[in-house]
Amino acid sequence: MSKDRIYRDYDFSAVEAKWQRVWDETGAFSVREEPGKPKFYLLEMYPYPSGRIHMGHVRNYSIGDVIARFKMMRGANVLHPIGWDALGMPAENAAIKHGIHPQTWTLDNIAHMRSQLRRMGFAYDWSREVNTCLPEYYTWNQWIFLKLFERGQAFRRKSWVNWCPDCRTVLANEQAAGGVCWRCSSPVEQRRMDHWFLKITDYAEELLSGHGELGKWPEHVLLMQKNWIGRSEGAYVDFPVPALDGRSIRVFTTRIDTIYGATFVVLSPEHPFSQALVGPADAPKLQAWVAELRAGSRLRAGEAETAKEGLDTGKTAVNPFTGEAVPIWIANYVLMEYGTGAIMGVPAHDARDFEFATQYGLPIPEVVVPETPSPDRKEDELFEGLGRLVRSGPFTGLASAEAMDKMAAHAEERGFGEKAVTYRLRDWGISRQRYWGTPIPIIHCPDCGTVPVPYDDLPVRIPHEAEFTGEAGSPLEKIPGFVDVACPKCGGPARRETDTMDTFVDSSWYFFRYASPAEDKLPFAREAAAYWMPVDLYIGGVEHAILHLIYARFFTKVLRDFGLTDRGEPFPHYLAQGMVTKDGSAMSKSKGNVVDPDEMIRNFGADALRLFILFASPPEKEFAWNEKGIEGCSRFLGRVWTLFREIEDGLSPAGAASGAHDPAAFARLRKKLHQTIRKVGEDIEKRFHLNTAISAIMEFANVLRETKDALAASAEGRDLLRRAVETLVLALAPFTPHVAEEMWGRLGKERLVLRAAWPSFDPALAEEEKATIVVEVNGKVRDRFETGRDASENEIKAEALALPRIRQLLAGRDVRKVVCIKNKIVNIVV
RNA sequence: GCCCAGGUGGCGAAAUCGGCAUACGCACGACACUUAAAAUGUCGAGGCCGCAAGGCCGUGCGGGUUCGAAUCCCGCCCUGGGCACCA
Repeated sequence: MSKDRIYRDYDFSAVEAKWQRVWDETGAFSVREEPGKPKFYLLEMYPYPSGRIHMGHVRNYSIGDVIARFKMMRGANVLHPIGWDALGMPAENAAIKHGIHPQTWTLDNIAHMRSQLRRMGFAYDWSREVNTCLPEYYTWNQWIFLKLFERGQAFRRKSWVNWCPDCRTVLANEQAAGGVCWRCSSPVEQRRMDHWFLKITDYAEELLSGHGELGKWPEHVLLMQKNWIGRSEGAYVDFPVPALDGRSIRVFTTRIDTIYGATFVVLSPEHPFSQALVGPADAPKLQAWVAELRAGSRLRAGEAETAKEGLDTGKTAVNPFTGEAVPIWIANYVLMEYGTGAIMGVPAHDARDFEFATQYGLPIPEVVVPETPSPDRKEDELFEGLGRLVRSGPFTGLASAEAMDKMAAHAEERGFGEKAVTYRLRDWGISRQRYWGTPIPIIHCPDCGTVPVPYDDLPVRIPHEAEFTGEAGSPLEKIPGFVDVACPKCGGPARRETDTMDTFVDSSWYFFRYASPAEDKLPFAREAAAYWMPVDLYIGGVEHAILHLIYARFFTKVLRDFGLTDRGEPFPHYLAQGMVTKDGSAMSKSKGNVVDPDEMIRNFGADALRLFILFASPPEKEFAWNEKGIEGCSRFLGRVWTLFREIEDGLSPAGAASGAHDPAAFARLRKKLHQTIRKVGEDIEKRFHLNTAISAIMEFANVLRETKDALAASAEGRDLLRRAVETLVLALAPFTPHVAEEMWGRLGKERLVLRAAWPSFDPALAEEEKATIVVEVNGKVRDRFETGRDASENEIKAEALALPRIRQLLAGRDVRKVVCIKNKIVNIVV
């Protein structure tokens, strides 16, 4: 039999299945609270059960799995759970299209995806699996909702909301950012309807200040949240309107210091005063304008700003600082949904007002000048910076910052204004007009009004029998058995709320549920959460920066205020994982560039797939799929296996170790061994740079292969070889757990490799005993030499100057300066 | 337009604190094994000039600081992402 046949005996399908079975049967990843043992809660964003896992999941979960297994080997009590974000529209769309019940569709998908995840060998505690579409889970959505309702933090209001015509439901602001639906990218419309909101704005300030605790989040994610929350400090000022019997237009401004330059007031077309202020001739025009704005005025990403258009009402308002009457305009550039829906126009110091005033010939008086005026600045030029006040009555001469304080105080004293902070963040609209979501536990009674479902009546179950036609309206409305109920208060006939909750409600607290998934008195057990929370490391895609990641922070604060937890922040450490792309764009069905993980597992095995997806780029960066790459990783595992078997065979004849080994090879391998343990551990734990950790393991395997033949002859050499092989297996264990278990077993170990301790290294043995000194002349590398480590600067200088090549180069030139850095470099300047 | 991240061989990438640029891998080439191919193994390889020794150039572009810059500073270009009338 030829040599390569002997060693080509690794059947990854069989081996992987075998160890998955062992882990499963022994409940290898089930954990309990163990006070006294350091805990580590590692979480990856749970998947939506769309049918099959995709490469994004494989990447996300492979990164997490390496860290989970590494932490286990380091002795931590690791909670690493998984579950299903199982409510949502695709299930309902499948029902409309293929006539499958959403529940059947969802549960089938989960069963399939669960088996896919098992085949990847991920170290999950399956006993804690959470499934949000089961009443055992969503009843707690309802419980939390009722608590919020009691506190006035869940409320119903008729308002303009974002409507996605394609999804036929309302969207929260976060889900309609840029004027398009987050799910299907259709332009959203504005509709006026009854809608349930959660009062996230109560927490606006804390969501912002909490960023102080999120030092281990990527900067840009915090920035996105900060921009989304959009805090701005300023003041309200009232401009009385004689034509409205002295009622006032309240404006919000961040630049009250420029108010002496306010030469007009602008209302949003939707402002409540707009109707009253336009003459009968212009009234229809205004109405048409409003309708147009509502149909689709929101800018879509990439589109230019719409041209400014204004309408002079002919009425005036009084600037309370100057006492002068200024014209009131209505214009399309003023948003009703921010501030008060009205602004003061200060054209000299605001680019938008400047543009508007120029267009309509309004005066542009300058009231703030730069502290250090540049010589080429013209008087009528726009100046938006802070400066010093001119032509501002008693405030003339003040610096902007000081003027803002004094002027706001002045307005407050006189009763026509006050300091104010506004936020861009809006309350979270959670009503969805769809079937496959958590029913909002409310009953509408003609006599008692809006009545909460009593806690004892929870859960309000999603009725199984429903018709999925795709027609307008929620399927729930057409189910009499669901809609018609008795009022819990008066017992009279009443109507059940048919809106269901946004599925982002589910994901806002699922990480608490994992701590005690079977708890049936509360959403989760306080003690279990106190032990496990917070999540020590959260990993997932950055597309949720202002969606899930802000809602989850909000819910955590709410649950804290309910007294269920002490934690205010759920995820002190968030690792934003990069996208998976192929041929330059994100993998998607519509692009037709999807790579199926199942096929890769079949062809190369889960270990090779895991290794490749981690090796090709660091976690936070984009990962470009490349067919050849996985072949390379598969080959590497083949080489490791061959190497392992060769050493195993070489070590087996017991009495053969009577000769001598090569001391150079011995030193080289021993040093590499200690260096590898150090590097792999640091790369995983400190930087999450799994790609460089893997390359270090590859280097180690290469050195092992190169030195093994020179070591097998002596007992000492064989000890080192054995130690090296064990280290190789331990280092691979977090990355390629199946092949590692297989080799570990063959090394005669009785416990699983995942129970083995991460190896330790000797820092002294990891140090290079020699240093290569680079010799530069005028900054150019000319020669190099080896010397003992930590040779003094004088020693290396002398040695460098004595090198024949250097002496030749320096002949006839004056040495002006010699820079020596220990263990590194000698630079000779001539 | 504003904000953020990035730009290094043919490709994915590395260089962790200002000190050998291109580790590790892919693709490529030569060789060995083979009747042959595949697989596997060994060796090579930034570009240009040169038989070679060696020299010059080189981390998007231009400048600067420094004995020394992929790394720090200034300006610009390009790519990706976010926000986009937020008063």
